[in-house]
Amino acid sequence: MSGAAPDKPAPRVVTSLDVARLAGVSQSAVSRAFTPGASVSPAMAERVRAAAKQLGYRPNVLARSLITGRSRIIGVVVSYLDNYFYPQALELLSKALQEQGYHVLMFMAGHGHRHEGDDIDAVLEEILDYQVDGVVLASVSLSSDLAARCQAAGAPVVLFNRAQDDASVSAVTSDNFAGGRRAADFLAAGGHRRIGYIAGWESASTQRDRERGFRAGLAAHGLSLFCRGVGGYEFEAARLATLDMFRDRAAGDRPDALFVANDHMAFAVMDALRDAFGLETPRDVSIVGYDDVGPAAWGAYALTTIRQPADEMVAETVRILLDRIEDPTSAPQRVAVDAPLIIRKSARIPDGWPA
Amino acid sequence: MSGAAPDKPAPRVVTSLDVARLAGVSQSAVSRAFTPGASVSPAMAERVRAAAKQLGYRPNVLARSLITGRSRIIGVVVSYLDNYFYPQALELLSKALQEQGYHVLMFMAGHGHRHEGDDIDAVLEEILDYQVDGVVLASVSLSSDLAARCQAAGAPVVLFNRAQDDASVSAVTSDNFAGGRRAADFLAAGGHRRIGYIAGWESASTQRDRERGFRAGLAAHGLSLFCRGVGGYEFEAARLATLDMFRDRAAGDRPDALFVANDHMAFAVMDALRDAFGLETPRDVSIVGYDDVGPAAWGAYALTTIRQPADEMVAETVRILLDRIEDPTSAPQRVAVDAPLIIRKSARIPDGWPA
DNA sequence: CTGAAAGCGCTAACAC
DNA sequence: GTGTTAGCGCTTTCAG
Repeated sequence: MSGAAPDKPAPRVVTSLDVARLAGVSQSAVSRAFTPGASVSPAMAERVRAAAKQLGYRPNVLARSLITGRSRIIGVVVSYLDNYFYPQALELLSKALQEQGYHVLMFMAGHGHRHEGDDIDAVLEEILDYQVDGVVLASVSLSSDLAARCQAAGAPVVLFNRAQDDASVSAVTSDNFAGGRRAADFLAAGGHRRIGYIAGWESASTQRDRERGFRAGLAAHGLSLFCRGVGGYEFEAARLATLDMFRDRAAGDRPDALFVANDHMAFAVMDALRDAFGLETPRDVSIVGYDDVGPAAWGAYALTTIRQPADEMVAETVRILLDRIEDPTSAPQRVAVDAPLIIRKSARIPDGWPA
Repeated sequence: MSGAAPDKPAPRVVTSLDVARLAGVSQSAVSRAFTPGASVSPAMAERVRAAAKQLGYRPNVLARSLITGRSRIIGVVVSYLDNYFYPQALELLSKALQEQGYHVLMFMAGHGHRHEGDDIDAVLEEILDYQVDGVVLASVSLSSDLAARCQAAGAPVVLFNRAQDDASVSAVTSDNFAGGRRAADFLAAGGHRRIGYIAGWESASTQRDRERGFRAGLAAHGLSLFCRGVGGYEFEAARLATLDMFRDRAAGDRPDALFVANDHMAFAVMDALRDAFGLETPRDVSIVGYDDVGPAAWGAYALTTIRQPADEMVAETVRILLDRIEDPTSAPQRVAVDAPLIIRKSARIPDGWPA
């Protein structure tokens, strides 16, 4: 109520010492009152909390990290937020981690596969600078000495949706081989005989495993790949690959079914087929995708696809991560969750399916 | 080469003191060598960097934050990663911030508008605990006392894609009023006379402004809203609203055009129209959306829409944020970037457009 | 330009 | 159960 001009309140932070003084207790008491499961009497705890509330005090997580050695930060590196599998995974991951009292520090690895190797090095260093308690690499591989560096820094790593030969690093994927095989079974059972494949990024383990599984499935039905294009997991490249594939062939020599290595590309394929050649699914061509992202269920595509259960994959990721944070000596784990076939309308349904 | 069993190397971190000792200099020297623009002789800098490299030393960002008072962390809260405008914005934001030496700490606010208010309180406290240098709230409003708390904590806030009367907080949006008006102009010029609207979440400023602009535009052409449904910015709700809207009317009394408050809902509307009523765009109904997310450009939808330029919005957000971090006394800013009409195929194109 | 000393806000022994 | 003391890894006065 004084007429004095209000000075800028000097945004000084409220420290635990301030609270201690107000409550007339020691600084440690304050610390204990904010540490779950510490030795404090209910009376003391109450007294401290009251003073803290009055001052608007909250512990400084960074200062705490400095002494405890755990930041409760998980570094997450992602690269393709335009493939809708990743936003979904990111959302689930962030939520699950939040529930465990951890938070996600985001790092975008540069787009484009070409520079992935260079990129991830620099990005990983930055991550480590934040003393993260763990790292999840979504759709990114890493050199084994980098993995070692993380280990040395005390940060367990888990690869999400990418496998790697190096058994010293944890990885969670869907069962890409089984998924690919499942697609082949479905297409073969549907009576298709000229079955093509649109590949993802050739260096990705997901691409390799899906294709191997698919080919194995075809072989089991006495078939082999009729044709193959490469979309590199990118929309535009997939569109182009489709154009090439169908333009190069006489109408009677075109594939009657296509397995596309992920949904994101499958949409491009369906668009290209319809817009450039007037071909509809499943009337003219059957299409099966991989992922089951949101738009796959939208009416305009109604894409039959192999589902990667993002929720299960995230749950496994979190489980592995927290395991290894609590017990750094625990062994790396690799899990591949089951990838079921989701039948919609883009592929002909075999008579009497399931057999 | 010794036969001794390798002890577990005790993941002790390399500190600046270790580097100092190896280089035979003081700890301050090490600090200066890693501080851009500090007073160090080139010789000293080189010497320190060599020692650091040898030891694999990197400064501990958290320890640095404790003393400098700046964490170089920006807290970002998002809630709807299934509306593809947000993943895109998040990707751009994260990249832009990374380039400026900042990093994004992600917070998911619970889904569902109902609890938004409760949620954001708790989430914001957590954010502040990390001593973030700034906060961006994507599609989330906040009470003015919360805004004050952030201010007091020295963390400037910017609202992304949400405006608020409280002028003490910065906000960046697209020009939703002008955008809505633009949609009306296009539809009216296209000769439509029974023009409906599918609303977003009623409490959102974006919803209100888009609708006001749209109504103003219709009025300018001597028209008024023919009918109105509410989709709450959600896919399923939009589908239901569309079903209701068209089922309730005789075929001759149905709208001949619809402005849908965002693309995400527009896809649901188009699906419902086609699948439930056999109605095609633009033959039977014209549809205009808002956002211009990825799938709007996909062949199956080819959605005519009002584009929210995510890149510009993010650039403004970063600019405002960094301005206010560097000069906390600078005034809050509100910017609305222009939202152009993107013409594709879902709405009839007026003869001789642009007029 | 460089070093010594102090301390950011907090928790972890250790006594009591 | 509570207070005292030391110190996490770093930057920053302040002398020289």
